[in-house]
Amino acid sequence: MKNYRRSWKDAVFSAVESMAAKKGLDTGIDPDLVVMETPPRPDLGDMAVPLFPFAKLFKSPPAKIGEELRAELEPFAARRGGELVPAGPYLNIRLLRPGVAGDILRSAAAQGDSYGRGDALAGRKIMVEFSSPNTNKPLHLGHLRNDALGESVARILRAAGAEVRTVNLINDRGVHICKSMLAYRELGGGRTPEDEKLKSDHFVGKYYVLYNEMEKKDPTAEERARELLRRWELGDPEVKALWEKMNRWAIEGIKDTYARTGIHFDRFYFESQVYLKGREEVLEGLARGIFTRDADGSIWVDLTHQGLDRKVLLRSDGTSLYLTQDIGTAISRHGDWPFDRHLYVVASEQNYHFAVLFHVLRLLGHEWAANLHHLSYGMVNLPEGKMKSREGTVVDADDLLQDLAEMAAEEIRTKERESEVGDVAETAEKIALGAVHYYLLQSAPSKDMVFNPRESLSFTGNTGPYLQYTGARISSMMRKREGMPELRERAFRPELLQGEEEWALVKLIGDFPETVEQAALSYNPSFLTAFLYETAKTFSRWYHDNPILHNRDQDLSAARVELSRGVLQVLKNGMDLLNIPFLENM
RNA sequence: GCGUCCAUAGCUCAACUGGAUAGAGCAGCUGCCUUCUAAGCAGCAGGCCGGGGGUUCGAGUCCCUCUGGACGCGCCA
Repeated sequence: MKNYRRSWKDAVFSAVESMAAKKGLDTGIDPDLVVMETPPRPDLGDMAVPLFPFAKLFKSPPAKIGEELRAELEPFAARRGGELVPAGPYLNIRLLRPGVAGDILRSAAAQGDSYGRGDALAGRKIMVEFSSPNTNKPLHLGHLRNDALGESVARILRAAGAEVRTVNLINDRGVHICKSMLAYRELGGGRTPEDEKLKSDHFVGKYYVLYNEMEKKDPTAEERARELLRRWELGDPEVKALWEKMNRWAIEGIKDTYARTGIHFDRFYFESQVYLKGREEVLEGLARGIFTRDADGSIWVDLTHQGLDRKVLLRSDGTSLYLTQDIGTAISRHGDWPFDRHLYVVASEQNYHFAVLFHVLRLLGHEWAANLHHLSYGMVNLPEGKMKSREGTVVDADDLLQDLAEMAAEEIRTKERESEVGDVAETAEKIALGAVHYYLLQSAPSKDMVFNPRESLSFTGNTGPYLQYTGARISSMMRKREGMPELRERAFRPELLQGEEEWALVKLIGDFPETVEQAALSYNPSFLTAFLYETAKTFSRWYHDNPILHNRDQDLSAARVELSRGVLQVLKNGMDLLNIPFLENM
């Protein structure tokens, strides 16, 4: 549809220009005054041009402008086979359906799995950092939102033509890491995850919880953890060995969860290896007079003019902070791989941190700092409020997926679909993933969301499994078609797709590439979730009362099969961008 | 105290980035399986878009203000 919209928009614009010329008005008209919209009801037309801006420009009523514009556009419309329908203050355009349907469906079929890909971001190198877990506990629901968003945005950016590199900065260093180490050292008795039959990151997390209990009873615990950190920084072999062992457990477990959820990183960075960079950058900034040093030796940046604060960049003892590290990693990453854009997928609680970081990098003279972007996303809350590890209300990622997979498996059994589905456990797992990813991506990233463990992840209605189900039904239909040779031989006759719903589906299929581009440019997968839901809904409605394979008119069947194939391709490609597994059967 | 963000149906979210009569799902009530998967389809009911003011031909969307909420303003990460 995009090419249609664009060419009509151009035509409308030149029509307006020539109207202006005829009236002896200034022809320097802003092309943005031409807005191509979709009418609220399909019977009004396929595209709509609001005439208010021109009414103002030409100082005459919108309806009159509509008539003039229509006269001006008529030759173009005649050539393209479109129909112009003035509707009060709007000029609506009705496309010639068979031609457009043929174009769109043939193009979707020809492009197959790459249908929807575009070149809006061609040649752009975009780095996407996401997940960035701590190695003292397993992933929880908040990470799942981060991962879902990061992975999906990366896939969408690639589809829009960008060269994307996904990176993960593992936070494997600091007091919080030493806390689980301390508890393990004092209470673990040398046991291993295998001994306790625990997933290795859960095993580490258990000791983090034990530490917190320990700290409540024993105020010196924190000091002992700090002591461990000091010894770690000095390279104490015993502490290093312990750290390596527990980190391996944590990271192995976390990587299992990534594999399970279809999350991929092109590169891992480890905080323990990069935390010292940034120090020199700060010292150099000090030498150049960009930063100042206080009497106690600490180094500061003054951002009060930017509406931020004075911030410490280096402690009085010369050690670096979180911010210092991020300065260093940004600079070295840009050195490694000179990106055109760097997205940090990090929760909104760190808005302030990134505002400061970007300003500091700009102050240091890095023009590319203007290309850093904090893709801030809202918190995932429970109906009772915030998740709190101390109150044990944190929803663990693995446990949640496990519960959902069991629910899905139960559903398969009650529907008696075991034999069609084949591997019940695998299908159930994919349904669980589809449900979680869809849920986490359906609302705009910036907004906080409420997650109700009991109700939020139903498998009916506006959900991931609904998309999967629609895909599975079409797939099943396509398999049946394979056994109907007389139908397969029919040529595609788009003019047979005459129903309103059929036309609506054609337009949706045609709009898919544009939706992908919109999601890419705004870093917002929720445009795609909404779009795919509408596509699946429109299909289901049509499918319900229009026989596809079983028509007396085989040509009609063939045309409907072609339309269904287009819907299937859009669902499949779109679900892939959202990291929702496609199912041939469910 | 200061800063940023948010407030739409009982609940969870949309609304083409300022356009025509604000839409879905869940929950509730009603129908539809000897026909391509009922995880589906159709219907009923549910709204002062937090309050007030402004800008505009036009505001859920932009500005101001009030109310209520989230997050932040650590030599923590």
